[in-house]
Amino acid sequence: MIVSTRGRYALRMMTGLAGHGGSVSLRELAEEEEVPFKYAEAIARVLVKAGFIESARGKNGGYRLVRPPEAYTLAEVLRETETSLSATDCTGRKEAECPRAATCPTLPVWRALDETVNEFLSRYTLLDLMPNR
Amino acid sequence: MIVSTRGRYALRMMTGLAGHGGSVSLRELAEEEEVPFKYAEAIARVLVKAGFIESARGKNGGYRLVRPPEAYTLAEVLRETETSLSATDCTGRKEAECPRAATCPTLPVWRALDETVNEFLSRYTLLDLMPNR
DNA sequence: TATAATACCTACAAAATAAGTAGGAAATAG
DNA sequence: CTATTTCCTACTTATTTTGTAGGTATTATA
Repeated sequence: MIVSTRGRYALRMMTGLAGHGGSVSLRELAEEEEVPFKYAEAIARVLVKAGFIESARGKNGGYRLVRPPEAYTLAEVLRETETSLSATDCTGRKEAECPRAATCPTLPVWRALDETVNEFLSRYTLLDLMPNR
Repeated sequence: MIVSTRGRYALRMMTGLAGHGGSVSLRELAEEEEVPFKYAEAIARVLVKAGFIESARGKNGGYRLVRPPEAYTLAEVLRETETSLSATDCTGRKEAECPRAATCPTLPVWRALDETVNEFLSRYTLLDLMPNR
């Protein structure tokens, strides 16, 4: 599977933020988007580190989207939130490990598949995931 | 990840069979292709059931490919050997479970991604995975 | 017909990954 | 000062994938 629960939660949280104009508390956002609060915290942290969202601490704090929703591709969001977006371990986490790599006739196919998926996911933005349009 | 160890083993086993002209014992094939023997047994069974390979029992028995290698697409082999070839659970194993499905704005994207991957994997055959060509 | 080699089958075990939780520390508006 | 909020570390649980054990059924051939 390419896109797991975690990545889909991330996308939901970001489109959720896009729906609100300004700052939203995670408590509220997680509730709205039906993402387990504590899991949402972990995901939010990643999104902040990636520079996708900004946070304000303390009372009346919360998160907000940095860019307009059409300026985030699914590819870039998922690259940060998924463990790996590669089609196989051969081109992902275990790329370095495989002793067959040098001569493997299948490896170029996986690379091309990765490229195909990446192009696909780069053609969609958060705006495409917003309801009512 | 789309293609796991299991699916890759299956492809290796089939190209291995294609390399030999006739019947090969699993012991030999598994050794050549560096697939754990007992795991190879399980995979072979699936390939037989799918009609991709044929078996002969008893002494001097073994497996052989039914069609010429160019007549198997990666898509059809992987559909039988991978748990799911879908991009997400939303379009795979848990498709029926999701209460959001009817209105989910993201679902069409996952369906289109599945289609893209399927088309890609349908453009390659076992012949493309054979060494020395 | 006995034997050795082989495919076939069921059930289990181990390893890896993904999903989710607990419990607090640090910051900030009011 | 207090309530609310983000931030952080560590842990637990669930699920999936990978692999193994131990045998039964079949068949060529000596």
